[in-house]
Amino acid sequence: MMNRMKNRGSISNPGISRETLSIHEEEIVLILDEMEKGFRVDASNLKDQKNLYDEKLLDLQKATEKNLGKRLRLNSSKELGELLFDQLNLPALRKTQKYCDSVSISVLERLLELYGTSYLFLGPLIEFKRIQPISKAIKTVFKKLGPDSRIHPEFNPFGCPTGRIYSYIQNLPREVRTCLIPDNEANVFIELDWSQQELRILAALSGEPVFLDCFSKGEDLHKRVISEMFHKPISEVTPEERRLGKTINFGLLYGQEAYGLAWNLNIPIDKARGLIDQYFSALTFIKGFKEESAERFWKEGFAETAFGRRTRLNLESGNTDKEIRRGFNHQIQGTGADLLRFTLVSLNEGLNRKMARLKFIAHDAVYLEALKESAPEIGEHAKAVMEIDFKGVHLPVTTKIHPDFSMGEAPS
DNA sequence: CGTGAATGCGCC
DNA sequence: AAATGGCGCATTCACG
Repeated sequence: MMNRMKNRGSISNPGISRETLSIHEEEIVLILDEMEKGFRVDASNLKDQKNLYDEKLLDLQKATEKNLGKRLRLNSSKELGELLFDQLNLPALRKTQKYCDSVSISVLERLLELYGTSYLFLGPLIEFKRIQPISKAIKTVFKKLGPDSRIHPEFNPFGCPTGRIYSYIQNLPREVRTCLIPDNEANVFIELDWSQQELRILAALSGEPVFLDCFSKGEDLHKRVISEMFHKPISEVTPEERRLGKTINFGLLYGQEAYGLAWNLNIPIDKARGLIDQYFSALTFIKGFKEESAERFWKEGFAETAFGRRTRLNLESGNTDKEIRRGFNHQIQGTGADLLRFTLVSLNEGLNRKMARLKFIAHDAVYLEALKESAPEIGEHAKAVMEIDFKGVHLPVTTKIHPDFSMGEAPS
């Protein structure tokens, strides 16, 4: 334990507000330690799954190469790029960060849409790229299996400037998480999830009346936004329109602009521009908050969460747009991270560890492990702790009880 | 052969 | 010129 405390070190990011964080710093470290006990793994299930996926992958590779008429190293972005853009002369739709032609799944999907009938190998290739990460993730789990047959997350509380706490277990594909199971047969996992945490934080920080009204009435935010943009009743918002609303709402959190929205929705950039205009015309406080934030960043040189966690912004040189986006996101994502930290401490104090154990965290979710019989009651208790008002905005929590770690929602 | 950059995927 | 925030991991590739 002492070793661990030492290894954690102290706050390494000079931009972080020490006053705020030091309140719970040591307790957080102890809680993370506890959670690093990690998960028991259903290894035989995992092995079976891997075999199935590997079989599929082999077939898909064969199908790809058969349709292509030659061998291909599906893993090599370089080789794939040369094939698509040099040999087959397909259009390069996106650049990578280093200005190469991207061959990511999203690019391949567009190519499939455009040229799928002439290039049959695209289908199995995409499928391959989809499935391969699952097999890889399983391999990683096996690699990380300790002598105790468990996998242990390694939480780094100070790694990320926004304050988020990361672990590789957070990004295991859902299919793999099914094989992470409670410590014994009598136990279950309790998942506690803030719904739309970041959008609610944005509502509070911006004071946007549409958001506030929507949340207080318990309406669907994505539909409501469309209703405001297109001046139509919520009941007439189509599912496709709702998806559009969702895309814009989440893009907003990351500072997405017309170019990105156009790519996401597969629409012309003018149209994306129009949609963003409509969005900000309907949600003037959001627009104001964005503008006010940027001005403040320029003046102060840092962005700050609602609880004072700071990140410095480099606005003297380089990509200042990116820095402004980062700052804007920091306010929201970082505030969410603060809330999770506070919650963690409260839960830890309130839980009877004999009955329930803090098991895992994932940014806007907390997982407990408890006896099956006591799970509903413990879930209620934890929900009450987490369900707070933030600057007058209620943060509702959904509770789910699982026999394994395959939590999460179906994509909607 | 190890290392680090670059890419692309996973999750929130 | 870039164009969506945060991270961890595996793989490829260039280099010493």
